[in-house]
Amino acid sequence: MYEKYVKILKEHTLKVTSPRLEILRYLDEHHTHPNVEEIYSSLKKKHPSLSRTTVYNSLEILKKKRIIQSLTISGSELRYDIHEGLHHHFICTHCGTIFDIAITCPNMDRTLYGGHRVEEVQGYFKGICKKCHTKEKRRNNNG
Amino acid sequence: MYEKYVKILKEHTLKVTSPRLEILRYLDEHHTHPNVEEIYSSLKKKHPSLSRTTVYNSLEILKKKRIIQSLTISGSELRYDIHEGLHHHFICTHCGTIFDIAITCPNMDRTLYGGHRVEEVQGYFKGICKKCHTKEKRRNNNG
DNA sequence: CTACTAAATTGTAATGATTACAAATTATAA
DNA sequence: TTATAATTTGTAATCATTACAATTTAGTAG
Repeated sequence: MYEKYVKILKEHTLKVTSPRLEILRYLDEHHTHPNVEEIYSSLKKKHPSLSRTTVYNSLEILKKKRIIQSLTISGSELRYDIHEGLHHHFICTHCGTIFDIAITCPNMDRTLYGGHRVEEVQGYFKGICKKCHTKEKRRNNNG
Repeated sequence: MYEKYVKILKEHTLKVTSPRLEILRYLDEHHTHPNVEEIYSSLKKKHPSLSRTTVYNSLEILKKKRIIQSLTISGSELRYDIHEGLHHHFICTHCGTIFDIAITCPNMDRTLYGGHRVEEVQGYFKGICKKCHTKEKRRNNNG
């Protein structure tokens, strides 16, 4: 069940602990770009002893090892994502949903720009998603 | 002195107030992508009655009118920028400096993606700037 | 120029995400 | 099995931002 995540942790010389395994699994199974609170409250159900601080700590170290990435797209809270292949993100400023954007981009793989060392490249698209936009139109027509 | 900013406000049907003029001027003269605190404490010197809340409110409305934009690049605070021509941004995770990135990008002008309405496109590059990187190397050599 | 009104400004109090920190626990290696 | 450094935990800060009510003011109509 967890061998996959044990392997990832060991490959990165991280101690194998229950919170780390659970968090990795959660992110692997939920590609919803959850925030800390969502991860915490979901895992807390099965592991009542889990501490919110541990979730913060674990995410931090997983990020440092580049196993996951954090998105600053929302502006009010970090959202987390298992790191698998570069892609861009869209956030709906109405409902908060974030989803992956599959467009090619010539600047995605940059590791250098004008002598500066680039470690992360993030493309954010912000706007109103189809669903919210449709609802909005319907409301206007009926009102 | 402020005619330029008065004009901008009037063109967007915004009331012309001292805080708005000062904030616009500040952003026009400081392309450093400041956060709220920097703007506030700088303007507070000349206008002691200025309230931090007013800075938040004014930035909000200027953003809504698309006169300025907010950057979520840092992850802990919003950074502000006069909106003039699309460009990407680099942030040094070591010293916090943000600067403009002048690269062309085919996805910058998108207003639609898969039925979703795109209102902002932001390209963020995160890493270590040249200056910090050089300092780091020097420290390692001497230590 | 004056008076009116909606909008903007102000200050304080709350909120929410994140970090600091110290004590208890635990994964790993000897 | 033991030692120990790392991790986890809970609580208490901190920091950016928002809520809100009272005061002031910009713009407009008379």
